[in-house]
Formats: sequence, structure tokens, C-alpha cells
Amino acid sequence: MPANPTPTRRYPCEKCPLQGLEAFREFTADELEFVSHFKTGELVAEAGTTIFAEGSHNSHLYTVLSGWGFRFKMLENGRRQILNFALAGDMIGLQGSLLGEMQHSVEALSDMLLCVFERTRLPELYRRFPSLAFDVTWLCSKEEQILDEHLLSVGQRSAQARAAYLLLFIFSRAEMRGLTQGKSLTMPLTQQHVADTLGLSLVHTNRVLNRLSRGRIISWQNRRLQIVNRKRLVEIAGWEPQHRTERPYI
Amino acid sequence: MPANPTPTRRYPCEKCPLQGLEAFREFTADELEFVSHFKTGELVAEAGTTIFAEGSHNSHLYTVLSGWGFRFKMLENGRRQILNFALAGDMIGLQGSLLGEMQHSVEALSDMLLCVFERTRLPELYRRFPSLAFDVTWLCSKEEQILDEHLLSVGQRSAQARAAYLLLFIFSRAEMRGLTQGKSLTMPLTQQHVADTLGLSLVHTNRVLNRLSRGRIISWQNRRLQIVNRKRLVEIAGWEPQHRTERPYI
DNA sequence: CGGGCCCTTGAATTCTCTCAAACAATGTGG
DNA sequence: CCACATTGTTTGAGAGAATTCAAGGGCCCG
Repeated sequence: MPANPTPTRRYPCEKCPLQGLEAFREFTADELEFVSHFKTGELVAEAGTTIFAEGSHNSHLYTVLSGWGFRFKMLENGRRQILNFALAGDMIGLQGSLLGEMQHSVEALSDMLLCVFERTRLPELYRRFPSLAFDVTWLCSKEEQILDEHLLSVGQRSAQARAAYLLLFIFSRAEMRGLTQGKSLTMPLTQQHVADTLGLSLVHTNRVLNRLSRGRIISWQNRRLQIVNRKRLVEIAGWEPQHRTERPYI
Repeated sequence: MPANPTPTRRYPCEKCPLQGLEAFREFTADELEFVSHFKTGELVAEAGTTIFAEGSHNSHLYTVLSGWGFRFKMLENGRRQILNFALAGDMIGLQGSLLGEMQHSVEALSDMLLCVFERTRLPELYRRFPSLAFDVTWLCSKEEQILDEHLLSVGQRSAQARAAYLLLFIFSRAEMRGLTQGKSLTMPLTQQHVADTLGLSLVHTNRVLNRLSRGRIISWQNRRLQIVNRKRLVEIAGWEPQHRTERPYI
């Protein structure tokens, strides 16, 4: 039951909340004008809402303005694999726009504000603004790279390393968007979400996380994650976040 | 040690070996002319060659004309995760072109023939041929979708189901490219490749595959895979290949 | 004939899962 | 304000899955 886009328009593109963040690239005046025209509205999705359902044909494309969401796929036996999390600046629904049917679902983890575009107008964007078209491909390619990394993690790392990797990954993504306060981050995930991302059972995930907590490497209580010993966490994960690069968005 | 592109040009674009295959879309005359001009040569990569190395900055972009390759990432401890296989029509090196450094490697599994493009000329393609730019994004999005599926598999399916899924996946991709003969397919993978794709040990992969063979569901000997009981294989995998859709390529 | 590559099998070990139960925090209605 | 449901976290114990170690066999090629 995807929610319907509302005509609400709290944020005209000139005052896009993403503009302020240094992680994101600036638009030229031309681009801004076009994007502003490309945007058809805003959608408020409450926590727990399904934004896209696997198997559906959705005519919209969204950019996350605020809040947390996650992409996932389900197996018939009820098992769920979380593929990635969607944060401010992330585009969701592109696969459906290009390939037809959505092959994954997207659910809001917290209340979210989404910027709405019509997928039928994507070709127009490609025709008139090659630079923006390039950005769309960039975003797609970046998502692919993240999936490569996740697959490596789920396929080859130990449970402990996987957990460490995921926490570092989430933290660094949130950090780029200015969602962190120093070493801590308030985030809406439960251990079940972590388990479903890592491909581990809830029980085992809990034990693995507790080991990290008891080792004073992280602390995670009441939705608040704190990276206590980053160096150690990086060692355990065998992975370090990349340096920030300027990121496009539409 | 990536091989160097040779000036060889056995296949002018008008006679591209991919043109004949019904799985691929046709170019318009304009597009064909541009692509022909975009292509800077051909590269023959022998089986076992590293085409891209993780961490390198490569200035080329390739489209596979023939042969098999695979994308993978390594962990420091030597473990390898195969991310996907590259067959005729697949584009490789796009991530490097857009994001800078290659974050994965690509190795030739059999001898391969690759079509070579300069990545610096990608912006020109976007400016002059929005339709081709759209196709590039399509290919990227398709790769993302495949990774979603693999991640679901590695994260949530049992070893048996994972193996069944992978065989079906590979078979159907090969089938679209006309590489199969009825129910069989000659392919250059070893069980080690399968193991590294599934995130399983070689020993366990062997046992799982043998169970499929003994159940007369598949047979795999001397590089020749045969889908003996497709219905059963689909049941075990809990997955069925999508119907073929026309696929773009550059 | 020897070496290299790949497949196969056995046995012991380790990791992760499932089942089961309890606890903490929060919110709701009476 | 208390009883009770709900959601999320924690722990124990036994079962099951997959790993590692070890070794042997088949096949091809120089």
C-alpha cells in the first residue's frame, strides 16, 4: 500500500535542504531551473510505510530529502535481505523506471520526506541535460559499488567482521549527510534490521554486537550508536570508509 | 598486469557480432555511426588475464564481444568474492569511469574479445546521444538488479538453493546470448568459481553440486553443464529466470 | 613419467541457527 | 496508577550447517 504523493511543496528546489550539505554538488542555474520543473511534488512517508513494493509498476521516482529507508527483497519462506539503506540525497525507484517492474521493495524506517519525479519524464532529462543524465548514471553506479561491497561482506567476511563493516558503513554515510554528532549517531534501525542486512540470525547478531560493546569498541543503546574505538572497529572489519567525494543528486 | 589494447579491428561496428543476436536491440543509423567512431579498438584477453585490477585507474571502458569474464573483489586474507560474470554484450569498467578508482577486479575466464572505448569520451556520448546515455544507465541498473538478486541469495538462501539459483542464472544468461545447445552449455567455470560466487567453501560446494547431480537434476562434467530437470531446479532455487527482454549495448 | 589442476571423500571442528524463555522499555486502556 | 500488550534485547542449550584439514583420484600436457 504505497502512499500517494501529495501536492505539498514545502521545499522549492532553490531551498532544497540538500543544497546546504557540503557532501553534495551544486547545480548550475540552468540545471536548477530544469530540476525544479522536473519535480512534481513531495511525499511524506511515515515510518513503516512501504514506498515501493516488489513486483509493482510504479510511475514515480524519488529522491530522499530526509529520513531513513531501506531497500530489501523477500524470499517465499519469509526471510528478508536488506540490500541497502536510503538516506538524504539517495535516489530510489530508478530500477523500476528503467527496467519496468520493481524487483525489490523500499520501506521507510523513519518518517521520510521524498522529492517526487515522474519517471516518464526521464528521457526528457536525458535529452535536455546530459550533465544531469550523467549524474543519474553516477548514482546508479555508486549504488552498484555499494552492493559489490556488501556482497563481499556477506559472502566472505566472518560474522564479527560483517557487523563491524556495516556499522562503519552506516556511520560514514550518515556522517556525510551531517546526521552524526561527533562519534555518535541516532539511528532508527533495530538489531533485526542489522541481522537481515548481514544475512545472520537475530540471536547471533545480538551476540556479535554485544561482543563489540563489551570490548568497548562500540556502544549502541536507545537508538544511539557510538563508535568508541574506531581504529579497532576498522581492524575488525578489515575495511575503511572511503574519503568523501562530492556526490551529485537530482 | 592488464593487457594493452591492440589496434586490431576484426569487427567494424556494422558487422558487430552482437548485432545478430535477437537478445540485443538494434542501433539507428546515427547511433551506429557514432558508436563506430566512439570505439577505439579491440582487445584480446587470454584466459586468466586480469583485465582490470582493483585500485587501478583505468582509462578504458569495454564491451564484451565474446568469451567469459568475471568481476570480483578480494579480502586481505585471500578470500575472493565473485560478484558477477561478464558475457557478450556486458559493459565492464563503467564504475571506474564514473567513480574514479576501480573498486573491483575483472579477470578473463576464457579467451575474450573486447570492444574498447575511451572513458574520457563518455561525456560526449551523453551530450550527443541521449538514447545511448540512457542505455548506459540501463545497463548499470541491470547490473545493480543482478547484484540485488545475488545478495539475496548469498544472504538468505540455503547452500543447496544458492547453487541451484546460480546454475539457473548462468544458464539463462548464456541462453540469451545463444551460447547454449538445448539443455546444455559448455562453460569455463570451475567449482572454485562457483564456490567463490556462492560464498561457500570449495568442499561444501562440491557436495552440494554432487547432490544435484545424483538427484538427476543437473549434470556437470568436462565443462559441460546440463539442466536435466529444470522444474526441480527451479523449485530448489526458489527462483525462475525472468523472461527475456531486449537488451541494449554500446 | 612427473607435475599441475581439478574433483571427490572422510573426519573432526567451529560457526551459526533454531528453539525457548526471560527481561526491559514503552504505551494503552480501564 | 496499575494490568497488560507490544516491541526489542538478551541468554542458554542443543541441533544443524558449513568449514578446515587431510588425502586420494582422474586427467591432461609437456
